[in-house]
Amino acid sequence: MEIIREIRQAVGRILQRDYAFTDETILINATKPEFEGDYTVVLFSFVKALKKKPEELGNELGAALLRENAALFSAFNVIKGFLNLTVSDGFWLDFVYRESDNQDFGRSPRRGSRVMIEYSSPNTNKPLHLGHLRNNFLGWSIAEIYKANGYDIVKTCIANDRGIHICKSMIAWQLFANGATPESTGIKGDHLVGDYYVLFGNEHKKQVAGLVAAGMDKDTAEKEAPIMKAAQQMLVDWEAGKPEVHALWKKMNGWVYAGFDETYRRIGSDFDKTYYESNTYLLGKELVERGLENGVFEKEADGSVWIDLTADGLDRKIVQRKDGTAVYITQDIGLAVKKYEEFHAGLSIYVVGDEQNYHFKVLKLICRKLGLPSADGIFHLSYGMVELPTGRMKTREGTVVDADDLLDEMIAEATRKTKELGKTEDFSLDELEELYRIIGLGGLKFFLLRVDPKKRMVFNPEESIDLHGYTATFIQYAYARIRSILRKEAGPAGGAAGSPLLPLEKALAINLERFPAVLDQACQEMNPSVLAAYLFELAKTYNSFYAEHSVSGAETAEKKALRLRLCMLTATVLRNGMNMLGIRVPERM
RNA sequence: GGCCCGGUAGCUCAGUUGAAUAGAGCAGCAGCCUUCUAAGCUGCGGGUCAUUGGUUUGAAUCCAAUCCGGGUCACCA
Repeated sequence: MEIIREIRQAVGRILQRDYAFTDETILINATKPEFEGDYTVVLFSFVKALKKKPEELGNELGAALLRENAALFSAFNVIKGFLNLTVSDGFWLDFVYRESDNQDFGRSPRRGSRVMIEYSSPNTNKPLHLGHLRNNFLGWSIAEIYKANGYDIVKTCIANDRGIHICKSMIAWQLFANGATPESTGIKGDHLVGDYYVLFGNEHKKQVAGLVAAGMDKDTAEKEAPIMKAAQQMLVDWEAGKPEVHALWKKMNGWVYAGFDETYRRIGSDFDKTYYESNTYLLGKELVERGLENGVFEKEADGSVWIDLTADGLDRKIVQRKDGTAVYITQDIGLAVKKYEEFHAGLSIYVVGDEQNYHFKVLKLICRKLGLPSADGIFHLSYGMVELPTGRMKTREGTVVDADDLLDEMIAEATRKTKELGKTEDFSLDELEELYRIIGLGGLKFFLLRVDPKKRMVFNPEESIDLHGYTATFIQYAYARIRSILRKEAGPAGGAAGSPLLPLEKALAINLERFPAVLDQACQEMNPSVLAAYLFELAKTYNSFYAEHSVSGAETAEKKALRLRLCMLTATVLRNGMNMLGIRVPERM
């Protein structure tokens, strides 16, 4: 059992027996470094109820704990309202000797509960950018964290492969491309299609300016611009199944998927199942029909279909256009049903940016009103946008940070730094390529995952991502140093001695022991940054230990055995923990 | 304007189910490679926790008001 829970139970037992106090909230913290002890019981919360002085209660409680748990505690002291407990060396030694060979330390057994997680959700009209990277890394990592906690995971991706935005690139390609293809231009397919999406925007703007100059008001001009009319017509034609429109659509989407696949392979993103909006929107439209029949939705005179959510504090929301075509939320209703029918997951996580908070609120409410069994399991994991120092990335201003470019830059930076340090002369070319990728990609992933997902974050493209300090490189380096020691040393010999533990040996053991609790917290909060912070803390503690104490040259055989075991367990936790962030660790660097 | 989210060191971020003197990293300064990898270690400086008031033995954390920033309220996705 985890030490904090063990302490909490021991304290709870005594409080209940000696003071008839049964409150569940016993606060236990790690003892601050400036005080003596390992864990601290905060007494304030129950001194009032017990009508005792904190000092008195602390001393009584401390004495009872020591008397009744002689194997667990070795000392205590009371300062103000804080009872500081020192956990005996025996506990930490038992822990290290028990777990040091356990490659699965921290992983929970399977619990037979299925969770779906949807992430990435690209549009097939432009390449992936920095925001998609945060999304992909988050989704992939949360899936791994759930797996470590014993859940069965189904990773899905919804390709937003149809809709007016897709038609815009298609129209622009028809008008301006002269048949250009990825092959004929040498441009990666998703980038090529993205270029025509941008071209559509430029041409549209030009046409609007012309109409406004001719006296039309701006709003009307935006709708009436010929290129916009053409895109709208194309969407109607697409939904009507017009063959040449579908042929073009398939061709261009094919280019985009080939480009995405390349990027996904590079960043290690994968999915158990990819859904396509082009397959789910029809089910959505069926559900709209059904909702009309039982009065959940209402039809306007012009044919558009709405839901009135004003009674729930929201607005009226359109679910189908007057021309009968589906809107964004139509397909999401269909998708929710499809996912549930296929996998019956109790929890279905959607990793989607916080700009869509309202959308998911509405989606869940609509699903409830339609009486869909999938409704309650819908959970929007709302993450903050990645911003530049100047604010949001904007396509129009050309400030979007492209995923492929950024990956190239990170790997180039890792290459430059590695060469500068000159420690890899004996690496083969393949090993070098591998190392550059591990460091470059790891650096980017850690940078994006170390921040609380819910919060907005700033990325400064002027400064390359750091490879020092609170970074993946720091943790990878600690791992490589451990592996270097373990390569040179045979397995740990010697018995369970090693006491008394030196402060840094104990600090390392304390940190290692927290790993399962950290995984549990990261899972419950759906927050990889909890894990990232922990791994950094652990690596930092290890580096201090490493600088202070020799493993190979330990004073006694027992000490050497203990330190080797600490090294083994630290390596396991760093490797497994980093892997759950989607980051690999090198044997040498 | 309605609703939602945020404001902590020069910068990027932890800490927000109330608890000891508010923590990291970067940047800055000073040390440390005859010893398992210096992508490291050790130390120093740096704070009106947006502001004001309130609740409490105790507030960055809870409440109220104000200021500032962002998102959203599309027949875009």
